[in-house]
Amino acid sequence: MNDIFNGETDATTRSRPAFRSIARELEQQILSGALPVGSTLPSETSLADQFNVSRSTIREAIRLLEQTGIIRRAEGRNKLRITMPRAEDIGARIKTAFLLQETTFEQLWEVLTAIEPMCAAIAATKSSPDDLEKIEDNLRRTETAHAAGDDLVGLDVEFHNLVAAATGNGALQLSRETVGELFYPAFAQVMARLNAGERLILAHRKIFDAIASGDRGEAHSWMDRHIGDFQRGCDLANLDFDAPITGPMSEIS
Amino acid sequence: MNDIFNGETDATTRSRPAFRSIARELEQQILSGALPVGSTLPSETSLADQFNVSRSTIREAIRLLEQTGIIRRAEGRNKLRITMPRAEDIGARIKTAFLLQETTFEQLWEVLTAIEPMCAAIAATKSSPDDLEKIEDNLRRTETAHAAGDDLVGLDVEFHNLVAAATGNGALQLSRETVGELFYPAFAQVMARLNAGERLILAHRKIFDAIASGDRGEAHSWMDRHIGDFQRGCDLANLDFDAPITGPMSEIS
DNA sequence: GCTCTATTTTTGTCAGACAGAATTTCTTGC
DNA sequence: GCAAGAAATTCTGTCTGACAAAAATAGAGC
Repeated sequence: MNDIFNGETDATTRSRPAFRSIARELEQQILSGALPVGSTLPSETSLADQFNVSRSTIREAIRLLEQTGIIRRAEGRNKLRITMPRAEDIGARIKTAFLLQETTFEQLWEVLTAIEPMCAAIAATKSSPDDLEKIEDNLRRTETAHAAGDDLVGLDVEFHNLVAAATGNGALQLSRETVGELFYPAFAQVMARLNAGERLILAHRKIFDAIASGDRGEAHSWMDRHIGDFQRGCDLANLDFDAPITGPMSEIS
Repeated sequence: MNDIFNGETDATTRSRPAFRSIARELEQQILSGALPVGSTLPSETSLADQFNVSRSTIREAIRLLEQTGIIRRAEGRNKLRITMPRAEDIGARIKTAFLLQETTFEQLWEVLTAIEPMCAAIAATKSSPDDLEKIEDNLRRTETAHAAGDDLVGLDVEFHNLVAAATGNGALQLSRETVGELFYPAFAQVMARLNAGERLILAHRKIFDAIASGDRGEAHSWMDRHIGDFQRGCDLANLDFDAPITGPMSEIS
């Protein structure tokens, strides 16, 4: 018998509900590699058997694990696969936290004022040719979209994500991705309202050039000015810099 | 009847399992304020009744929500309360992601090199007397602990968290907390190995003074130097700056 | 070997049950 | 009238057993 109940055998007097203990135990097995990433979880019945509990209890444990992102169902409604939690999984939660905290644009802006210039600087020293090519492609598509009068929001977010990716620093990317996703849409809107698409593109181009030529200082300083444009843009467009961000949010499924 | 099933009434041919739809619906109600933060969730039976499903289904939905951090049980095993997900909730997940990504100390250091000086600078302009008092108290305790030869790890992490808190910027705090929690223990160890407790305390003191006197530039620059000490310390102590971080992790309970 | 059907698993859901903890209601003594 | 204690009620955690539909597997036939 599988004793994960700290010796407390009575189902109702245990300090921790069984479904929680089981979720924890399964989590450990996954993180320790006993249940390797990519494999499928045993069926509910066999897990129930293995842990000596009923299927309902197992199911509740699985729901907990599911929401952590370490297990996920493959396409359709078949078996559960063990996976590595993805950035979007945790991004959704950070977003929720931001929204519930009534985060303002100014606060996001402060974060990005710190992070983005550093990203550009690091990218200037560490970017690969492949990274550069992706950024340049983004630049070209942005120019095309602007010429066609299209929306630049998505491309703007992408540009900054690509610069961050070029640093090769996963922690940096994780730290800024959510903030950027919430911030840049507002940024691009401000720029659109000011008819400052040209200016946005120029800044992106300058940042790219600096990164491509490996000039840390220039990359840092252009990105700094670029982010600074948002504050100035808010003033010019008479927008409330202190307004809390809004947006749809869901962490389920 | 509460139709959350997109018009698909047949329980088994629905595109999305009921427990998932219900979790989503409850999430919306919470985020929209229909179920206000601080209130308690209705009992499982009444939810089952309300959604026209069985209690098991409701329970599975609750497990999903529970893991997102927007509901949590108050002390003991009584009702579930609607809460605001706090930093620790998502911190665990970010930590897991960092660990699975084999994040190195250098990467964390890069993040903090960007964020921490900005935190200090903002704190210099926005900190309240209460914030300052807390930081000063931390300083005193750090000095006492150092004089007694105690471990400074916890106090170091706390110092930087307090500085971040003094910015009044929740997004900034959220962005740096996890990184700091993983990084500063290593920092403090390096300093301890180098017998550089004095230096750590001096830096903290200088940063505090700058913040207290509202000197943005000084605060920024002292924090910058302080963080820079880690890199130098690694060199001096002959530690591997590129080593991936390690640590225990669990997201359950 | 390969496709198409039949059988077995597996998941999602339900109804009903029960013990023990928590909560509420009701007594009863002051 | 109110507080302490007892009784009734609710609620959670867990289990059993059941069933339909989807998916996986085994067979059968070509």
